[in-house]
Amino acid sequence: MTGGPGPPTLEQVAALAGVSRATVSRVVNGSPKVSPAVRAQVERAVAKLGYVPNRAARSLVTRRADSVALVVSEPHARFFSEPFFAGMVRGVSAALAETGVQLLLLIAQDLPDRGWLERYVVGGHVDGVLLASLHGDDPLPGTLERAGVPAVLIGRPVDQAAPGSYVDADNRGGAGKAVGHLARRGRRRIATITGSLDMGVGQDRLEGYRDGLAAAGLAGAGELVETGDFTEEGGAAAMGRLLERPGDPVDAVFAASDLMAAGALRALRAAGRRVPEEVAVVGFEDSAVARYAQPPLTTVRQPIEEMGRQATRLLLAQVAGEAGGMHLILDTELVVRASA
Amino acid sequence: MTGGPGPPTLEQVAALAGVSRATVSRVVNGSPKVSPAVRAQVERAVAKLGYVPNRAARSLVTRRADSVALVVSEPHARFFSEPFFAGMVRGVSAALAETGVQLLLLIAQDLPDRGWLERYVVGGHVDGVLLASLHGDDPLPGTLERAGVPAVLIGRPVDQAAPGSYVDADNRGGAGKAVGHLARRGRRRIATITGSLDMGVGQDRLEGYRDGLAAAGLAGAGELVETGDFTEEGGAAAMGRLLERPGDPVDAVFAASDLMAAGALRALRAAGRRVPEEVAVVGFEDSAVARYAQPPLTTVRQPIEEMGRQATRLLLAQVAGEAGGMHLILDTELVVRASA
DNA sequence: CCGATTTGTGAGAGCGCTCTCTCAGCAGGA
DNA sequence: TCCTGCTGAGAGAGCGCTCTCACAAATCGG
Repeated sequence: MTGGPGPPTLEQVAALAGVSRATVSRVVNGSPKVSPAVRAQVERAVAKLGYVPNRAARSLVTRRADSVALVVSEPHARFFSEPFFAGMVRGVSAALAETGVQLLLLIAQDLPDRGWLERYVVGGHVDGVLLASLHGDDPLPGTLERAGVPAVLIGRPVDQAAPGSYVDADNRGGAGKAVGHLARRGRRRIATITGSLDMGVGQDRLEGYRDGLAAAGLAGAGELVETGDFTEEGGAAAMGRLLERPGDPVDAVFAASDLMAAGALRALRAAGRRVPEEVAVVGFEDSAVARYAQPPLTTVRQPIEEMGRQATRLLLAQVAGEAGGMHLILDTELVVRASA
Repeated sequence: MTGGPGPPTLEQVAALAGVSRATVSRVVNGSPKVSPAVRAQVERAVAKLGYVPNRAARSLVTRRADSVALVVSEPHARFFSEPFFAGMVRGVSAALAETGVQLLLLIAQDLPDRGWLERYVVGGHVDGVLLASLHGDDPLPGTLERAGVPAVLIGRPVDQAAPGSYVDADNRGGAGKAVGHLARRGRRRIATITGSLDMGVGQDRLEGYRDGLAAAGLAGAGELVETGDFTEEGGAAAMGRLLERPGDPVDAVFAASDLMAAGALRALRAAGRRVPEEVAVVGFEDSAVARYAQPPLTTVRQPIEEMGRQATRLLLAQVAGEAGGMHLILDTELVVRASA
């Protein structure tokens, strides 16, 4: 509108306000070393021109990108279901909104190659990285750690001794709650369908199951554990194996994900077992699947959005120079519906 | 590693390869005017140093941001369910991956204020904008259009005469298919539960319903239309109203979303009506809800991921200077399950 | 075999910003 | 009156890159 073509520059603001570029820069960045009169003058010019600082130019000299990457590791992304993804993004976005930091979304699968991300990120194109990957042996966290790039995992790494920060739901506690609920309802032959055991989530939910059994005094009763893979198919198959087991029939199942619980429901229906009368079923996550399953699933809700938010806070703190290595575990909540 | 601290620069690559900055730049940007020998030389140096161009510096001079924004307009986001969101993001990301363009995710709700986005975007900080907003009277498309910022809508605007490009599913055709399917199964009292009629999707699916009835020769039979709002509650309420209607009972329902179909299922169950024996139900979207509903929903699948991909292609073409104003309608597919 | 291209490469400016350094202006102590 | 100390503002360099322009070397018709 005023001056040359394209968006207004610092230079133009300076000219309009009758001061130097440096002074405008000081005002824009909130430096205290500007007299009130000049500050007001500059602010008027900024408003009049609709000036917005050029991010690229600023980044170039400050060597900050003012943006963080959210790296989603496909194909593992399918393990955390779509609502998980959406909720997480929402939380991250909300936390970033307050700061001026931008969210860059990187789907690992779509990246040019392994190493690209690493080079990209280490090359200073983002200030920090959120890793939404539950995958166990992913070398990326280690690489980032070594390169000194701030990073926060959403979902703990398999190797708990690994350095670096993470945010996770209290998977173990949540699983314990689920089993406790089943025990309180009088169930005695409580089985579990685990997730992939090469992931932190899978391990923790299994541990929680054992905790729950122990707390209910049911620990001695022989292990009713079948391994799934977080998918519906896997859940159905595992449920099938549980049904074929000799001895007293299972009267409750804790599945480590809603999807597997849905699979279990299907297998139970196929076998003619009534839910919850004959077999109670509990899932984990409180996704859409849980709400619309028939019967609706009792499940453990994890605060996905809050996880995204907290991970972002942790990351920004690290970017600002605060210490890393934080482990934040968020509470889960049992949501009781018809299936148990 | 080599040279100063921080990531390697063009300068360092040039020094290592024994050429000028300009030549390295040419190689990096794939200019044909470089001899093979020199090119190889430079490429070796790039590889050795692990050089990645500094985006900020490049943007500064080219005046391209090499990034596009995906603006998701909350609270309307809840209308397109979470799987919709995830699928769309995946498609967009996949299409961008081939180019070097970055994806910036902006949740409208989280933005500082109205006008910020406008200034930000018009200020040249992104090359284009994808608008995933089905909301009718959003002024943003118009603003962008006027500012000459490339933009593509995902989901057509209410005002079909509005300028600008969009990508959408063939909502009308899909709805027609759904109704045709019901008619072919011998249903004669086919009702519909519409979505919000102030959105393109809602309108189109209602039109498609009417098309379907007309094609089946059922058009004269009085309108069995109830208005919903894309939510499960709305679907259940609308189904309730349909059940209370005097005259012959409804023997089929086409709901304009899976969520509303799930609500209808609930209302039917509550009323003791068997699905599909007494009342057949068809949804729209093929979301997780459809797969896990009881009975599993027959529904119309829309190629969400493909929509994201195509919208991105359109946007990039526009950014490259090709004409806008394209309207791309993608085919839908009837997915037959147990509910109809 | 010489001027007129064509082709590959380098020199250098400058994108919009931040930040250091310098300096003008003024107050206060000797 | 001069020096010192401080504060607010400007001059100018330079971040890493692209791109125009100039230019040397290779190519070629007459």
